[in-house]
Amino acid sequence: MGRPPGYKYVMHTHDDIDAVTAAVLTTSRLFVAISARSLAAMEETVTLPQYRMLVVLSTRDSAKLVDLADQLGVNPSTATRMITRLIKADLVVQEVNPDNRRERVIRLKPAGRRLVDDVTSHRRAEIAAIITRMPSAQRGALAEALNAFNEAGGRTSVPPG
Amino acid sequence: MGRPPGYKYVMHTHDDIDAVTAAVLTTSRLFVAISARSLAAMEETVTLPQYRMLVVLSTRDSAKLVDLADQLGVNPSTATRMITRLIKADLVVQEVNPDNRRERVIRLKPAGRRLVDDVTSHRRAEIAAIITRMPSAQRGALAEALNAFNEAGGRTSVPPG
DNA sequence: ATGAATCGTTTGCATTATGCAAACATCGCG
DNA sequence: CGCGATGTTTGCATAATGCAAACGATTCAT
Repeated sequence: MGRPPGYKYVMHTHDDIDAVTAAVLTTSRLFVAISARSLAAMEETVTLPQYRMLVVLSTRDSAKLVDLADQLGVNPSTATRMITRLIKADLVVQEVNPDNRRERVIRLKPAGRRLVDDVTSHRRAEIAAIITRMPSAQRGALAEALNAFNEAGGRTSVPPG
Repeated sequence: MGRPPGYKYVMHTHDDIDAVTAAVLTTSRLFVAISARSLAAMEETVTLPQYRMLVVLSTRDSAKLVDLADQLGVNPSTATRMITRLIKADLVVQEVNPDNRRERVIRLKPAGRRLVDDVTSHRRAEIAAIITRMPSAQRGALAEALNAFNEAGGRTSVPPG
């Protein structure tokens, strides 16, 4: 049967997708392990859900409760009570928005920001350590390929350093 | 201080590591988002911790409770009660190990395995979709680079044959 | 401007997840 | 047999979670 000229190329592409998907899934699991280790450092200070709340807060200067709940994918009532505990732990503050007194605006306190920074830098160090163990010739290729992947996945690629 | 001949090379390497680390961190966040979407499909059937338990079980033919707790990083008592609920949901079975009657061996039931498979294939499809959107020239490079990364991150010390 | 829909948060209630410590059951060994 | 180690469960306390209802503040029509 006369195959189209692109036959081999198409097959090759399909194999590529399978191979890359497998590699990506493995990487995904590796990230989970890295996260777990990074988090172990602070598990005594806050719980994991509380930490995730702090992370969301760290990416916004301030936020109202509904938005936080939305970002975390939890019910507003859950967010309310988590914030209550984080206030008690002195990691965040909550104040009424004077422009719209329905809203309560939540903000990280210094201790909260410090905690997030600590975990992030721990994770960053761990990733950097892995990269250091990679053949240096691969590093540029990894950055380039991941940026393409991130782009295709609907995220901004590398932020300006 | 007289700089060693390798100065520029070393600096370049350092920049590489920073750039790659940033890209990896972004990818890590992307994976979290992908996971969240994949999980949304089954949130009505089991809770997230329960799902993670099923995943651990899916990688072993059978397991005793302590091992499961260990893999999940939770207390054995927590694992006990989670298994109790999964049994009630008909997703796993538990039986006494005749060789060592202290141990209770837990195993996935078909419904449990099906659930894990569904979520996994959903995630795999989502990753494949992203890869399809990537420039095809990048795919091979991504697989190669990720394999190197996984290798470097997989085991900190002893690489198996 | 006043009553009604709407937005944003909280509370009540029930269930699950979690850790710690103590109890309990089984095994292996001297 | 008795004792330490291994493996699981239970009691207790707290956190996380969703849903539904209550509540407060705003906005919008009429």
